[in-house]
Amino acid sequence: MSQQYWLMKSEPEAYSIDDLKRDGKTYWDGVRNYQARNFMRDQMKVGDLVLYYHSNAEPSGVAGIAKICRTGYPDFCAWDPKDKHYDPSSNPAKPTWMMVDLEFVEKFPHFVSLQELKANPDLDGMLVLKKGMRLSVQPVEEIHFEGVRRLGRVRHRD
DNA sequence: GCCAACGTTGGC
DNA sequence: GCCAACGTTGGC
Repeated sequence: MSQQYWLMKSEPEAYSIDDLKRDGKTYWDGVRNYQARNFMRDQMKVGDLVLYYHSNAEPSGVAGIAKICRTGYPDFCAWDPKDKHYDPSSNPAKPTWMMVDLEFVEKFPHFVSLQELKANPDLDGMLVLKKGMRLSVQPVEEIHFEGVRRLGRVRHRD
């Protein structure tokens, strides 16, 4: 399969792009939505590029780029009763939830806010801009990925 | 903090 | 299988 593109959301207070930059890589635990899980389990490939989206932030928007460095495997955090995302229905023999590993690629010199995404006609139809779209892991079309990257790499003068 | 839009749960 | 109640997400 050719290069694929994704958008993954994280609340920066929980884990921001700066945290990923510091760590270099991380495992993407805590996804508890079947559609999002299926993308991680069935479709993500090593090398796929990811728009790193800060949600519930001021402002929300795309902060940079990461890439997939390990394909889907069981989210072992679901088995830990002390974990915030503990799910007793999941266990090592029959894991309900999956995760992938992400590697830091770049932090944009220019943070691309949601407002800016919405204002750019090239990005019309992007899933993340759809009303009521809450999926934390979603596919992105190549043309949209490139459009966002272009915006992020431009240094704006204020 | 509010609340609209979703997804999940559970009674029937 | 329906659907009301509930919990969560996430923009504002």
